[in-house]
Amino acid sequence: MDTRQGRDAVVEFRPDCPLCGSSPCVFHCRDECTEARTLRRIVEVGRPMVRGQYLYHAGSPFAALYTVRAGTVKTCAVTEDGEERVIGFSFPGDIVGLDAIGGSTYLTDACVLETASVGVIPFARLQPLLSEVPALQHRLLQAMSRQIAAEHEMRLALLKRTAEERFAVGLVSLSERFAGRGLSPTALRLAMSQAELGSYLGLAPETVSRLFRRFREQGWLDGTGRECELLDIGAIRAVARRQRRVPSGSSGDEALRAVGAGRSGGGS
Amino acid sequence: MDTRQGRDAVVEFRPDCPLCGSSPCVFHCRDECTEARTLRRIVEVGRPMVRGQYLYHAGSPFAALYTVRAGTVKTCAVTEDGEERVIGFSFPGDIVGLDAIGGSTYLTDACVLETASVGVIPFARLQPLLSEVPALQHRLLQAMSRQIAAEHEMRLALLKRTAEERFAVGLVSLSERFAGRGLSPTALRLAMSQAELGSYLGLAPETVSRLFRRFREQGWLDGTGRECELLDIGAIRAVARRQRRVPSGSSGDEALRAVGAGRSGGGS
DNA sequence: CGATATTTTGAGATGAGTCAATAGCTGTGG
DNA sequence: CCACAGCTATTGACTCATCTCAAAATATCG
Repeated sequence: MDTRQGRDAVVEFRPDCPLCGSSPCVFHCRDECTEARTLRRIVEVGRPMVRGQYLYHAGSPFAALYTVRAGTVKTCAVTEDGEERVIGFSFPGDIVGLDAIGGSTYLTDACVLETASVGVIPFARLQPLLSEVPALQHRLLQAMSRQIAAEHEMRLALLKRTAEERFAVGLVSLSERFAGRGLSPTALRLAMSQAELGSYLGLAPETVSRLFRRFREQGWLDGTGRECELLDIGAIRAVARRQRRVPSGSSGDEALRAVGAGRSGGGS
Repeated sequence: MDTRQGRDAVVEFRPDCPLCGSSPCVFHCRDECTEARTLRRIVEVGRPMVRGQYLYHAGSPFAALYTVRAGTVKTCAVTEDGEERVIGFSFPGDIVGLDAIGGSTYLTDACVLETASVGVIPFARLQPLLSEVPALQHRLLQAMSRQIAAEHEMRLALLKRTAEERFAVGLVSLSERFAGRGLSPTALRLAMSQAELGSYLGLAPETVSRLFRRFREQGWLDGTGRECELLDIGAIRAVARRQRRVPSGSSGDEALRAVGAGRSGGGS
């Protein structure tokens, strides 16, 4: 359904944010706040994009930011040797393209993973509004800052950790992002393949598969990727935090070693 | 030297940017542009800070951004198990604390590695100026965007690569950052220990030491950390890009093995 | 000139990548 | 409705790069 009604009208009035289609968007506000009203003047929402379509490609001139209103988008880069590396996943409420503001071109590809509704924010039009509407400026700054912080956290989590820990970090991260959007933090519907998740986490696809199995055997989750239910998120979180202190007692126990922790209850 | 002259005056007029003490600062401009003049009203430069002093700690309330005018600052976090993980290094011209804007507290520690001159930008005072002076706002957005981009690039570089590649990436990155500040891209004076560099790159200190030796044996660099001269930055860059060029000539099994798989020992 | 921190070097264990082959899905078209 | 193709996931075997532990050597600092 094409929602366009004119040059910029674009969006119907709905209780949820017309800019992002969901609640936790940077630009969201429950009421008709100034920044949303302002922004709505320039955001354009096109028809849904389907899996495999690109919002933009690396190298193409930077023109707009994008809000994900529905669906899933991945950003990725292709290395010299032709491998694709996933840089991040974007869910409803996320802004895509923030890393391009500082330059003249996009630095990554942005590719739809799961049928997505996307809002286009022409940056040239956004910029003057930022000065006029301080609240809008503040929102953008916050969004960017938070992305930097998230980036730091992710790097910390991924660097120098075991595959198991990275995987746990990935699951927890996804769970929390879903939760922040009002979705279930335990019943994950993942739009990405195991290979893509692995690429994001720096793991070989085979390793991801093995980890799914291991975690399943531990009773920590059920399903296998696509549909994934986190049964003991406390345990997973504990692994992610590397809090696997071996319960004192007979150390060297085979079973404990297999578990890698011997955790069971929710984490502290 | 205390450069304070009053509540906010703070800085002498010098050809180089009084805000950052060097050229490539986001807020720098060669002439007396509006944004610098504006910013100068609120930036406070204190006396130099020495190694080990902290600009801020993780958890303390966010109040200001910092510009590094001289010296080196590292940002780091301490994991639950007490290990310190280096998140980044900041050199003259860099802004520190951008990841805290989105929250109410700092998320990392910021610690002086090498006697540093630091400018304090109270965020509450900066914010209104951003709307008044669009150019200033633009600079800040660019700085943040670039940081996100750099973060992405670093993650790409570090994730799923060999220790050798990570190390090379680290060296190249440092070299380029120095070069961007008008310093020699080959004669590196590193303020961080091998352990810190390793922490940043996700490598064990021992591994860093071994890599220094390996690279030295290759004739790619000289020195050992602290003072480090890059002799063949092309080769290092090639390793960083995973493009290790085959030494033309004997394309025998040795060479191929070295190219395709791990290192052997000898080389060009 | 001691005391502490950093760096070097060695030896050994192992986690995770790679290769390879199988099994399971998903969508398409006959 | 079934067969097929292509993709995704699973599983096993093997290898090796890197971590860990341990100890010596060197540098740095007061």
